[in-house]
Amino acid sequence: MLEKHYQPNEVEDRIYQAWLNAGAFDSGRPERKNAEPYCIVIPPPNVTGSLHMGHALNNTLQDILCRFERMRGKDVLWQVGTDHAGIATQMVVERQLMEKQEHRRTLGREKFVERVWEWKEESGGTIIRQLKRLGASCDWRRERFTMDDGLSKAVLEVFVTLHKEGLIYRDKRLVNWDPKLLTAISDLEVQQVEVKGHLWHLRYPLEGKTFNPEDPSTYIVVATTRPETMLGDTGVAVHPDDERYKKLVGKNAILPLVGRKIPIVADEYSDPEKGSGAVKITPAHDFNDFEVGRRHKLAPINIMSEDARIWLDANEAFLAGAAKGPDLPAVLALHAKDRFAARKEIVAMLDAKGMIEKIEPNLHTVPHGDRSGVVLEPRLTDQWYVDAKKLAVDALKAVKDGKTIFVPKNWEKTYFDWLENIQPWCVSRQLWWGHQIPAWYAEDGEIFVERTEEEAKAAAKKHFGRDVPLKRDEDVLDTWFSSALWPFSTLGWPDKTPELKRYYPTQVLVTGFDIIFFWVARMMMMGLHFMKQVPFHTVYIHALVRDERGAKMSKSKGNVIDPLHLIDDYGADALRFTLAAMAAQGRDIKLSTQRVEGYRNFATKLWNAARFAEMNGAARVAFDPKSAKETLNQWILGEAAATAREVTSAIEAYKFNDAANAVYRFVWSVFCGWYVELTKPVLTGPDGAAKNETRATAAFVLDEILKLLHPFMPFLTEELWRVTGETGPKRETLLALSQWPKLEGLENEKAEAEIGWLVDLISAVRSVRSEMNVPAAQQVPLVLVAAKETRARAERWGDALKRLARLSEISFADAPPSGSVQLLVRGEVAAMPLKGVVDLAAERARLEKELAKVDADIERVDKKLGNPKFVENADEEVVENEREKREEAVGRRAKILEAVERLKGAA
RNA sequence: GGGCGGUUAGCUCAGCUGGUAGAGCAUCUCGUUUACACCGAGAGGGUCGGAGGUUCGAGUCCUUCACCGCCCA
Repeated sequence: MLEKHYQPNEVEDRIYQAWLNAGAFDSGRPERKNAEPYCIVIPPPNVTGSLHMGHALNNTLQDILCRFERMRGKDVLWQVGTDHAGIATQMVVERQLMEKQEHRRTLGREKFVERVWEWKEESGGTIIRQLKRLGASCDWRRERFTMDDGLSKAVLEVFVTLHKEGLIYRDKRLVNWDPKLLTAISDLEVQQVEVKGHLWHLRYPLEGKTFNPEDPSTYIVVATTRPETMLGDTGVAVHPDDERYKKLVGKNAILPLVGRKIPIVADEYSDPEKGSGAVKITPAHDFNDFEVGRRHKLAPINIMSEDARIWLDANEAFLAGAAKGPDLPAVLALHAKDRFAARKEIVAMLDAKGMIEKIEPNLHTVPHGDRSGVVLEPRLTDQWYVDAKKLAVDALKAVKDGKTIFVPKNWEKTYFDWLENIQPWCVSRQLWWGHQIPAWYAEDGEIFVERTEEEAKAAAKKHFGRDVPLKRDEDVLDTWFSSALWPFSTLGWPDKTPELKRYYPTQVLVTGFDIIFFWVARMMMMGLHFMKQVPFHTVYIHALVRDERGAKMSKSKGNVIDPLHLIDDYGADALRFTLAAMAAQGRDIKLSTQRVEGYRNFATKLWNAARFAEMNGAARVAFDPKSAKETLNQWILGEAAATAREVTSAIEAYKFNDAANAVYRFVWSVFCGWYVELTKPVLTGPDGAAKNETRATAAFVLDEILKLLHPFMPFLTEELWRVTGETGPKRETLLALSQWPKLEGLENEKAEAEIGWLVDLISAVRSVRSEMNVPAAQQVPLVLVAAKETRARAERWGDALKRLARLSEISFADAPPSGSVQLLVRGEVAAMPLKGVVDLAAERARLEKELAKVDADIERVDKKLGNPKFVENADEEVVENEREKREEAVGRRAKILEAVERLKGAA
């Protein structure tokens, strides 16, 4: 006998183990050898990560798809794994070292990487374990990690190939430099943060004039938000059309404090509306300035060290142009000072000389590292770049041609915009944890990019004609470089594995919009380039999960809801169902625990329906639903069929919320609300064919419910499948491997007409009882003024009617008795002789209210039908519909009027 | 500045190609009916952000404005 409540925490582990033991999630199961393959690759979570709500949603949706397709008989591979998260992981391990007063540099690269692997083995499995708690049906045997041998081989292959094709190259450019982590990062890892800063207007003396703060003709004013960079200035730019400065173009300014002569150039980059209209040009420390410098041959002078301190000692480029004037010692004293400290000092020095015209408050966006959180510095370095522009061509075309579609479609635009404006992708990182770049340098700087050191040596020998010492590039590749290969590297590429052949291209990628650039676009580029086919046919972009007030969840705001806590409190199924039910396309999810609680109740509801079945002997038997004779059973089977159809097409269309709501409604309102109630008289009545059939039907429909609900609530349904499997025919498989409902041909209009009438009648009586304040405990008689067919129905459903509408007796008459309350059910009158029981004045009021409603209806319809343009233009169907509506309303009106008359007679 | 999305019942949200507004939760009333109070029955509650327009007909299409959110520069 089942308990009254479903206890998720007593069930979930056991059920999950049962799935694993049965190999339920294994791809390539022998009996599915000829089945259609269905593959989803998981967006690999960061190995340092733990499950947050975004993961919970993302993986719930993938699991729904996988379980659904698995039940539809496909050979499903949900490819799981994690990425090595270069920066994040290195930071974690460095922090651990710091606690032991160790540093990676003292440890050395090899030892350090060993430590990272140790950490990974011990702690890297957190999120994987958490995915299991969520119920994810991944093929765990195939779990991959981006640093695995196989995947590393793929990375090597791709890097070397792209290099030989000229699509990867080394270049000296400005990069986004993280002065805390001491590495370059890509554009996408930069967070633009709006910051309240200042705009300093600096006076740069003109060459050949004696600087006089009182005389503007002796200087030019430039505006800057980063005054400390002035040490590296090599020019001043003004707009070519700016009349104020026209005569200065071609002349020189003298860089304050430093004394360097810097030319004034005309360049459109300078915005006459902004600041003073003149800008200082620091090519080594600003992306725009770099371009201006390139156009005007202004040399970049780097004045900062890698950790963003001022660097002047032995800085030849800086010293070359500096005048040995009186200011120089003070300037040189800035060496090794932090950039922000130096800023203050420089501003003070300039101020003392009258070289600051004004300081304005200024709101501007400042680039920050998304991992370190510190202000980034553009830095001139040698890095490796992927020629993304070339790779983007096919990636763009594939989506434009519909080879890959976005759901919802509007995300295409985001994808297009980014790819159309794509910049070279900086893929080298100054880290130790990651795929070390397969490039070897000879002493003269010649580069050999090969798969192995041996091949590099051979290439060098060929080049130089002799053996030369080579040094391998110290840097590693961006983690996203290896992630971009995920859809095929996990399947065994570059080897020609059977899995690769069978499962590539994958079916769908499920992810959040924030990852379109990082991942989707790059997977498209790499997949198309190396596999010649798109990596997936569909990209389903889901919402962001926010807190109940709509704020993005973040640790610093403290509004994070931990999915694992919700699982502890309400069960994984309740959480999953909540996420699915709220996953409407194109809208963020505002999650409230109240909602989760509601779906926990839903789980209990179903649990109790199963309990009811158990208590009433509704056990599984061999049963053909098409053989059902009882109207009620035909009806519920028809409803189940309609629901199955609805759920199926909703999941197919990625409308998870529609699918969830359809099962919810069917289970709670239709099955539990009506079917179970209506079966009670039969199930508690005498034994016989009807009882047997009803028991069989109830068990059958319950089975179908378990199937339909399984993708959403796998634990509960699998447990009930097990329990209900204890009696009756032996279960052939676990629910997870059972067959998705096939209920075609069970719709039954006649059954719908009968049960629909019954439902309407009961609802109408209940409504009147409540409105008339008839005490719940009081049973009242019902008189039906009805046609033969209705009488027969009423006779068939007498017991159920009496029970559910709380009736004392049901009789039939040709006219309603006087003094009775009358209601209309599907065009016929049902009367409740309540004279003396209720206040008939209240009944009159009720009738008048209804009359007013009908009149309004008729009026509205008449207005439409009276409009010749409507009758002319509208679809015939619509017009006909209106006519029917009118007819029905007029009939209703007559009946109500009759009832009013009769009431008068009674009074 | 460019782009995207949102504004529908007290709250959270559905509402496909235009045909008289729905759900869950919350609220109120009633209920010890033999699955379930994590329940059952009933009820109230919306000029669909504002203003124009297209149309016989607009929550749904177009224009515009306002506010909110996100992405990119």
